[in-house]
Amino acid sequence: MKSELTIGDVARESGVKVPTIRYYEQIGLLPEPPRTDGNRRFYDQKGLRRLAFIRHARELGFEVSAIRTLLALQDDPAQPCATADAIAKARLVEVEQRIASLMALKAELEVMVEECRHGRLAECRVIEVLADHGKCMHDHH
Amino acid sequence: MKSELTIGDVARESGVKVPTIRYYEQIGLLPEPPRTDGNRRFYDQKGLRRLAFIRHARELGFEVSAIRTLLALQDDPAQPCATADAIAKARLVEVEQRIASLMALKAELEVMVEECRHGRLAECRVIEVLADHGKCMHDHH
DNA sequence: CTACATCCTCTAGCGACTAGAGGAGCAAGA
DNA sequence: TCTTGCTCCTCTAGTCGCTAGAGGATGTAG
Repeated sequence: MKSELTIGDVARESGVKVPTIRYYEQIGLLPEPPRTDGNRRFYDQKGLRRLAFIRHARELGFEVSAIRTLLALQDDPAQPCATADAIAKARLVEVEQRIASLMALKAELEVMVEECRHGRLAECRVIEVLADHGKCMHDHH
Repeated sequence: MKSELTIGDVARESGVKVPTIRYYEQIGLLPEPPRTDGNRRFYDQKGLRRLAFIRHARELGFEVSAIRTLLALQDDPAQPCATADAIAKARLVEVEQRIASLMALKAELEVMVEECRHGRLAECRVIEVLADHGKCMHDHH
């Protein structure tokens, strides 16, 4: 396990692209790492773990501002986890809503695609349904 | 049914905000409408329908470039609808993938929230799971 | 006639990156 | 040693789909 990781190394190991890592540093999500004589950033395992944390949270759809809060909580573990819990719960509600609306949407797209019998556009359901919301089966949006 | 609609009228009737309508015009999604003597845009039922089409398509998650294509097809109904069909199908695939990943994510968030027993952050699952992707039950992302 | 709502244009900002220019550093092979 | 080619650096600007605000003109109701 190398102890001096280049930005490319942490990019590979974390799955976050190099410019994105620099961007995270710029917006203060990652601390400025030390540099080599040749002015190159280098990271240790702690830096890598922090980046992995950020990546995972982004994958879960947490916004950068929420991640900022989570990171602050992580840095100060004397606090009760109610805040972290609240953030996760809020995100869970969002996800559930998004799933529900995507399911309705999926049904609508399926109807559209199903009914398009490769005829002429004049009777194409895709265009028709898009043109007239009233033709939707679902009143979700 | 009024035949001369102001931008505010079409905004109300279509549910698209006024600045957004002007934005759509700017990017060429809507044609430049005629103006009154006082330099105000006015629309007819056709303009309103086109806007409703765009709104519905955006709600279904179609990108502006896809809508551009759909509108072009709509304007020239002599074409086969295979293209419109393909666009809708591609969007359907995207939606299905997004649903699958959100479901996995929901499960993960539920585990996090469930296991957080309002203790101290030191053993908070929210932080812990985010910090270590290996603790996830699902290998979806 | 006076408020006040609505309209106009224009520029700039949002989030979360991504792309590209232009240059320096570094490691490996000929 | 030289050169090739990869990675790194900083910086600015672009992406998408809007949204906000400034500063001013026009239209309408009381």
